[in-house]
Amino acid sequence: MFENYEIPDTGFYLRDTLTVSKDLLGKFLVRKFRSRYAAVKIVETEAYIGGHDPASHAFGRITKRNSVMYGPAGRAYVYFIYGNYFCFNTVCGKEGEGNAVLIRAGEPAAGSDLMKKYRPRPKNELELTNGPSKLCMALNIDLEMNSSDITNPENSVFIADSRKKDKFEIITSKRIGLNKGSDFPYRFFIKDNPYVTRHKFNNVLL
DNA sequence: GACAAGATTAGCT
DNA sequence: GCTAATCTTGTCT
Repeated sequence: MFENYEIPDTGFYLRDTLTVSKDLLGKFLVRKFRSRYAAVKIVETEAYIGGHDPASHAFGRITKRNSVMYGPAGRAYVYFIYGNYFCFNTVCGKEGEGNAVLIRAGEPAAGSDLMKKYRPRPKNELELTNGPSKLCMALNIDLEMNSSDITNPENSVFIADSRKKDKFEIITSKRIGLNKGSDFPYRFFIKDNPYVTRHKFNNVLL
């Protein structure tokens, strides 16, 4: 079904990272399995900027883990955290800058039976994809997809955009789960979408 | 080598 | 709301 969708090209990701974060809302994160797709509509994102942003993995020097963030835009940056979980990001901006957008939550759009296979027995429907690592479990995303090109619909993970655009309001807030750099208003989500992670910051309009 | 911290989640109070 | 689980990564020695 996603063959006929628009696929944002590298130019989409080359722009300002905060702009890309907002523009990713409403688009689809698609996971291609052998002959089927699973996909979520992106409803919540966070921007991480290289250099001046102490919360970013690219705050310091280039290391083995963060090197993908410094590479070309339009790639996936997947990392492993807390001994259990994966998070999925899209690399943005010019090569060498070290910018990325974390996909924090999604709304199931296709293949939810497949997602339930990879993430069995969620407490309820929302629990399937309402968190950065829940999303990765449901779509079976792991380090194998690190650095893969998400502008190529032949690959096992890519971003797609419906030709029919939904209208929605975007809310900006502080980012979640950080100790350092938590003051930056770099989190964006679709207003009133039930899959957005619940948090006290959701009521803070910036 | 050793050690502390981490862009989270699940489970319990 | 609070906290343990769990292990990779980066930094320091």
